[in-house]
Amino acid sequence: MRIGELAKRTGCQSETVRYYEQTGLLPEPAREAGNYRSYDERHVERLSFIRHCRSLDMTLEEIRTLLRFRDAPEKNCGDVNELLDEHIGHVASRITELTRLEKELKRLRHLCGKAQTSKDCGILNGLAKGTTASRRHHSGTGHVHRTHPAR
Amino acid sequence: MRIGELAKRTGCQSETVRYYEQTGLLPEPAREAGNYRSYDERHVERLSFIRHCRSLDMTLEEIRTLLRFRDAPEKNCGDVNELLDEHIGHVASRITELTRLEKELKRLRHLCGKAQTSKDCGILNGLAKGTTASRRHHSGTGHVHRTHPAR
DNA sequence: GGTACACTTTGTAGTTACTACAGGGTCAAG
DNA sequence: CTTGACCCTGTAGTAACTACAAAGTGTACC
Repeated sequence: MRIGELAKRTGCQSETVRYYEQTGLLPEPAREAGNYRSYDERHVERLSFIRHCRSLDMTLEEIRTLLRFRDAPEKNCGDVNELLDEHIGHVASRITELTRLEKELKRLRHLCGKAQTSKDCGILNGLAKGTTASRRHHSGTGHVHRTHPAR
Repeated sequence: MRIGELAKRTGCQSETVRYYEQTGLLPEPAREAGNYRSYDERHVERLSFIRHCRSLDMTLEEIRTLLRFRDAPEKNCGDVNELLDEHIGHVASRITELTRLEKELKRLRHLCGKAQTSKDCGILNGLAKGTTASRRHHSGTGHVHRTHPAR
């Protein structure tokens, strides 16, 4: 199987596959005649694992750690539990934070019901006052992203 | 006031201030004798506005748009309402998504109660099966970030 | 054989919102 | 006149990709 098929079967792009290879998440595959990368089912499985972890919002670093355990089946997996617990904590605290944001945003939104001139807009004026709810961007709990994705 | 004081008063770093100037969010300030940037209260206010928006997880692009309205007080602010509504939508859908993640992560976590060998770890095995709950990373709704912040 | 087309290769640059230097300059105090 | 705290410009790094550019490969059709 060439890179395009692998990508399609795992729901990502060829570039992403090569990127994972570069950063050591995927092993360098064999090459066929024309220098094309040649993959088999084991690659599909590993890449699926990675993509599944990504869909759970883990970082590549976390995934790297998990893969090390997968690659050493006799090792004790206690740290896996720990990693997951931490990750769950990060997600939970991000939810808390976003919920707070949502409330504040809705409050702001009610300050301007209808279109009018900017200088009288309750939203713009509301934003000018420093509510400063969260002085630091992230409460420092962990590694949970903001609201806007990479596109 | 020099850049350090401005930064302190708005809760960010001097580098961030200069970055905002570069990208056009803050106007180029006057310079004092030794080529130091010289700020006044209007800068404090504008920067506070920006930081407040950032604390609400808006992108610099969104903030730029809001600032354009602030800078044109006679213009109609209807688009401000729209921007905010959209942003609220993004935050809301991110919360939904993270809540789903949290559930799945907790389910996974229960698959391995205690430390054991990796090959028997329910978590690692659970991650290998492609649940593929969300084929695309973000459901495409908007611009809401993942779980891990910029550190 | 020619050529159109889809796919692949490597490598590099761009994205967001900063942060972290390096290698200098300015200024007041001691 | 040196020490220290601050400031200057400019560049590179971060995460996890995405998007090219410029070239090679493989197959189908005429």
